[in-house]
Amino acid sequence: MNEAERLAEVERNLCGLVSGTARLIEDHVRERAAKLGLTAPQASALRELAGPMTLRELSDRMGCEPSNATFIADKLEGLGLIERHPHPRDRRAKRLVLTPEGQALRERLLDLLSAHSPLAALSPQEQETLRDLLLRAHGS
Amino acid sequence: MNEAERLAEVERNLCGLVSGTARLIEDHVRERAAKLGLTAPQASALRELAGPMTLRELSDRMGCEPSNATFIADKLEGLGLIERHPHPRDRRAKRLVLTPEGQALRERLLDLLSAHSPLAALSPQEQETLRDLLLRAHGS
DNA sequence: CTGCAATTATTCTAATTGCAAGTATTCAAG
DNA sequence: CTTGAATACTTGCAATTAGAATAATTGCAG
Repeated sequence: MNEAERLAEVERNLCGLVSGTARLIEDHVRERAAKLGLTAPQASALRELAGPMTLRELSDRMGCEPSNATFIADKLEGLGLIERHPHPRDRRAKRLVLTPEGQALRERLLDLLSAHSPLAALSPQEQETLRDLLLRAHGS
Repeated sequence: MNEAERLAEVERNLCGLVSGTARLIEDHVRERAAKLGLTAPQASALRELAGPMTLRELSDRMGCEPSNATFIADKLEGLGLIERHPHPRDRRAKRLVLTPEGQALRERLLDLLSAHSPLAALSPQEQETLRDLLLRAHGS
């Protein structure tokens, strides 16, 4: 193995580690979501809905296409967890708001997600270090 | 916002950051792969194929279902980049081996991927710190 | 040696996701 | 005021992915 390949190997391992951690998190979300009868993306959406939010904003936070956010929102609306309200200032947009049932389920979800999270193994300082490193990676 | 929700918020941000970084990496792979006429998962598979490998091992490394690895392997085989050889000891298994064309393309791919990687913004020490933190998260 | 559980790969089906087109609305320039 | 570009959402379609069922093979327990 030459030098270029060795460096690529180190790089690959680290990239794979990040991706693997993301999968770990997603698996964790999926498992907890299942306990509440939700799919992983549904749970992620519910998690992001800390307050009224437009579909575009939700898709940005979830890192998916707007069409996908529409799909997920349809599901959550079908479950009676959210409602589409007209946006007060922009008649194009719709604000997603939690119903009381959605509020309640969201709190149960947050409890489940924070318990035994893959990142809970790290101390608060370590979590801060991790955050700083990842933010710098994003900055480039 | 109560204390539990605040902690969940911190947790959520960090999880989102990890997932966001993973997306950053995937976008990087997708962009570089396109230059070689490959899709992102095809490139990931080619990257993982450092040596002869079973389909199960590939799916494990890629973090996908075996059915998916079969799908990807079909594509790579169709491109003449890999071949399915019978496993010397296990007649159930098949070993994926790179053709000379596959070898050549893989080296070009590794060069492309290591250049301007999202994680290249971090110094070697920082990369090591990041690796240690992520490994600890996996260990839990 | 025999039978049974586990593993490997494949196929098929269903769900998810992204991409492109279409409609309605806003915003800004002239 | 009007026109054109940009934005928000939805819809339809194609491609990707996961999940369950199947078949062949292995390895172990009895």
